[in-house]
Amino acid sequence: MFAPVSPQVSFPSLDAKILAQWEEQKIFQRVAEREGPPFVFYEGPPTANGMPHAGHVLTRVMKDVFLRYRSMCGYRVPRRAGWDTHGLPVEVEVEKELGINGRAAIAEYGVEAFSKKCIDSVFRYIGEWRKMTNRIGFWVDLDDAYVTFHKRYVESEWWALKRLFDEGLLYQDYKVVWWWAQGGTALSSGEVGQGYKEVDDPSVMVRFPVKGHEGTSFLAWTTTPWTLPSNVALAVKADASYATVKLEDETKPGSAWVGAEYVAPFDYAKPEGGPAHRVIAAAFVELGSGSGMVHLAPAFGEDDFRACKAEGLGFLQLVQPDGTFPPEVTDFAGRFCKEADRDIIRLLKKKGLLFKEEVYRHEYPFSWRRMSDPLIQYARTSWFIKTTREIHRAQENNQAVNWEPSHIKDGRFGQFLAGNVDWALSRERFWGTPLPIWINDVTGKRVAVGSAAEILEKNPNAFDHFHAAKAKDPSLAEDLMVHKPWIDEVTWTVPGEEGVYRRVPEVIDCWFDSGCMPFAQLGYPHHNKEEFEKTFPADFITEAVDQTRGWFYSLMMISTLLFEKEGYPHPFRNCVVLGLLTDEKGLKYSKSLKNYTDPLKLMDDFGGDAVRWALYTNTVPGQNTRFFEGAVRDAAREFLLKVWNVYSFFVTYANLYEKDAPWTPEHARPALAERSDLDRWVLAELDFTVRKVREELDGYTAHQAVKRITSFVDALSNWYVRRSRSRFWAEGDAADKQAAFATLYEVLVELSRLVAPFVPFVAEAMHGNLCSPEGLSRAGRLAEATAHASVHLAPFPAADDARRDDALRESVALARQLVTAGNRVRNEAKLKVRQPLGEAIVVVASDDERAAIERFSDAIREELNVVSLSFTTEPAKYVDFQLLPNFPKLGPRLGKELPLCKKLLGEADGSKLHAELSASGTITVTLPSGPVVLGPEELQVRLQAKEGFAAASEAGRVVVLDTHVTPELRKMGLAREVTSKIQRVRKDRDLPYDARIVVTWDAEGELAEALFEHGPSIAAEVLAVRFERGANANAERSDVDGAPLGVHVALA
RNA sequence: GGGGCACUAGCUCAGGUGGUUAGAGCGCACCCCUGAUAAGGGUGAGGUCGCUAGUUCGAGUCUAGCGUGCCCCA
Repeated sequence: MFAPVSPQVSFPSLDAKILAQWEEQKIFQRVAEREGPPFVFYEGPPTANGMPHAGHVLTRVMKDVFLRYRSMCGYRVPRRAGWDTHGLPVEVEVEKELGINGRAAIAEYGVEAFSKKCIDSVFRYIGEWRKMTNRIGFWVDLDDAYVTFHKRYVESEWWALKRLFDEGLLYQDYKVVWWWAQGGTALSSGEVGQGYKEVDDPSVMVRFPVKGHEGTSFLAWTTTPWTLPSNVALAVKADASYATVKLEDETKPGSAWVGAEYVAPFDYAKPEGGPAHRVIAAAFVELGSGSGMVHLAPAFGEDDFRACKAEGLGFLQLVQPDGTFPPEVTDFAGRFCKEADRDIIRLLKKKGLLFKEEVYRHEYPFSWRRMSDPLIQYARTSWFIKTTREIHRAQENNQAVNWEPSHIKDGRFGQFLAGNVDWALSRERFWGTPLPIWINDVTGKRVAVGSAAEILEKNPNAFDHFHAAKAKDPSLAEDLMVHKPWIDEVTWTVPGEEGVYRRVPEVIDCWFDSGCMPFAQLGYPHHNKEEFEKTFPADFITEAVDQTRGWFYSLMMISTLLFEKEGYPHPFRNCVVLGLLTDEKGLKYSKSLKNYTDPLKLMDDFGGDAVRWALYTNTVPGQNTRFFEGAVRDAAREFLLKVWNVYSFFVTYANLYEKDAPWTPEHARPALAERSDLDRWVLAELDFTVRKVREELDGYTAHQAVKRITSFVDALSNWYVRRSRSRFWAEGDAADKQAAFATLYEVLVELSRLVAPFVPFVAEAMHGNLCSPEGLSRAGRLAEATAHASVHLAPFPAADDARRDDALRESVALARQLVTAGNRVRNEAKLKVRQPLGEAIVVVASDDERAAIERFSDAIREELNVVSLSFTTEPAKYVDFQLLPNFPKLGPRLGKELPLCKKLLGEADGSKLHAELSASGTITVTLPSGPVVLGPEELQVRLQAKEGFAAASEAGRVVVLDTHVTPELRKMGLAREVTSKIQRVRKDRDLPYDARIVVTWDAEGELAEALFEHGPSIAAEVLAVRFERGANANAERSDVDGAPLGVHVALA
């Protein structure tokens, strides 16, 4: 027999049991090791230096559902975890922990010790991540995770960087960054965003005398007077009008001034590398504020830098990295740039160059780690990847990717590629992949290296410093060999060449790390060449939308640059872009706001499956979703419990099949053709659902698949089980009972497999009980039993043409619509379902519908509690007909005359038209252009119940109820009332389902008549072995519609 | 400032290729069932589909503009 299943279930404790079972039986390993065609998945590496939240849970369960699905479909699905370990966020965490700030402080603390601290920090929350990952049922191999700081991984990146370098794609140039002068470091945009505050800055309008136009000056506006000594150019908007006032009253377009030269306000030094002090045109010039002319200092502004570079102008940077003016700025040498603003203005005034001065209140960024330190925009030399050279290839590659949602391709991602700028790769930091470029300190010759082995060829003693350190401290990780500070000790000389090769000081952007994972996770090309070729490109990746410019970009860009011979797309074919999870107000989850519930708490309260199902049902790719506890609670209640109830119902009655003989899978299963319509219907619905779910999952739209499953479960529970209930304890028709058990069993087994990728715990629990190895082997299906130790090793349900029956599905849908309409009639007429009625009359528009309905006449009669169901021959008596054009058909044919046609049909006597249509097959409408003959397929018939009948219409069908209650019907109603009362007594006394009873009743008149007449059926219904009239002192007294009744129930 | 996405019932959300009665769940109201029972079910109310123009015989759906919100970037 099946293990008993209680309808009261605790999903969280179920999870625990299943997790233990998986662990014990090594189910994940068995799934992972199965043979089959590969389905390649790449895990986007998270950083485990913070607590995971529901957003991380979402990406994990979305990965899991497609991977489990593919496994069940027979693919071999590698599931390797990964960790992103480098980067500024890690360094900042450590700085906070150590209570230090800035580069100097880190150098003082010691780069070696600092790097070690970074490693510790990266894995600080790895325990929480593991726990969350395991708890939610995300199967991924955490023990064999790739880690971006590992030596092998770094060497793969070096290989990639060397290739880029050798192809001329890696170059050095200036980049304007937000610079924290006091800390000696650039800040990331995230950090800059945290440090804005409102301040008053001077705002000055400065005169720039025009060369060759005596007495004329350009006026330009700036809020950073300290950048004026470094002025290189002025920018105009080419198509705006510029006025020359006082002397000449004329206007010229900005373009007319382009090329004009002027005298810069200061001449401490000359810009280098090109001409300067002339007017150029730039698109970013705005007319909203200032004079329409913009002062450009390329050393201190991103736009300035780009515009001047594009014009081939020179460069001048008269502020030192520590924020002070250099000696050549004689008036202000050694002073902090921003603090000199006032004196600069004073000097301008003295020179007669100040036109106007104001105070400007705006938001300005400061160092979030010391809010008194203003940031400045500052050009630093940086290493770049020349992505712009190959961007067309990336764009072509992008076109071949299947994005879900599709608008990402030409929207967010496509637009981003279109506006591509070269990738600023280097970081002046400590904890990152070192840039593998060495420069000869005499000749300036540059060399990139692709591995540690390559270095050793140049200098066998290159890593001696590291080995010495390791000898002193054996705990030193081998991986740190390729990191700062040791890598900076690596030098070499080349025979016959003067000078020593020393590494550049920079490390690289950690996005480059994660973007290399397709090959770096395998150590390619130094290791695993074959394995790499087998797992490239990925079939599927998914992350949240914030990765568009992050991981998705770095993956694609790097792959495009390195693997130019590979056919597009690569390195991923399908990419599901998830929306962000937000709180109830629509705000992004954030650590600082603490606006989310710990996902582990939700799992502990409602179970992993509830969290998973809530995420599948409530999120759509690309769309932000408000996610809160309520959704999880609903998922448990609305879906999981419904499934569980059906399952529990089945198991309960299977175990009560016959006295001491439960129903088991060994029982004979009637052939499909021998089963009832109802059985074949539910199997047809299942088949339909299976087809659709496969389609949706193949197309990476899990949210649609989930809808299909939800509506199937609803149909199963609300129609199949409800309509079939009594078949499961029937005693008469053994064949039908067998069919019912066989059908529900088959449905539940397949359902458990169908939902397994989504709700792996509940699925496993159901499947384990329904298809237990013991049960299967007793049923003579030993092979299956061994293979299916887990639902996740079982095959995903497949379409079955034998079960398919769309006509049957339509019929039942029709019958259910009629029941809905009939229920509405009863509701409106205040006629309880308990009171039988004589007749339901159905009006339909076609004979096909009539046949379809007659097939389910029994069900409809029972649901509506009517004695007979009939089809009227005089529809006009009950309904009005209305004819409407069939718009999709007639639209193209009639065009502009369609509204008139609709109007004429509406004004005509619909019932007459309908009669004509039924008789002759056509009707004729006279339009201005002439008479038009319309056939049935060009028209739609609408029925409306006439006033005065208990009737309701539903989707073009009308149900009329005969509300006359005859004495006979009334007695039937009374009998049902009594049945209901006796059932209640059974329930109140908590009698077992199959307990037989003896009923003694006491009533007079009409009620007594009813009980004599319907006694046998009541007795059968309530499992009474005797149902007799008689007085009993202990009888329960009540009244039925005014008549007194005494009922006594005793165990037989 | 640039790019992207969204705006549909009180709430959370669905609504291929335009087709004239716009759907679901929750919540709410009324009711039923009592052999899935600390469950289950029925019916109903509730929407000028953000606004304004346009294209079209016909627009929630296409186009343009505007508004609001969010995300990414500056």
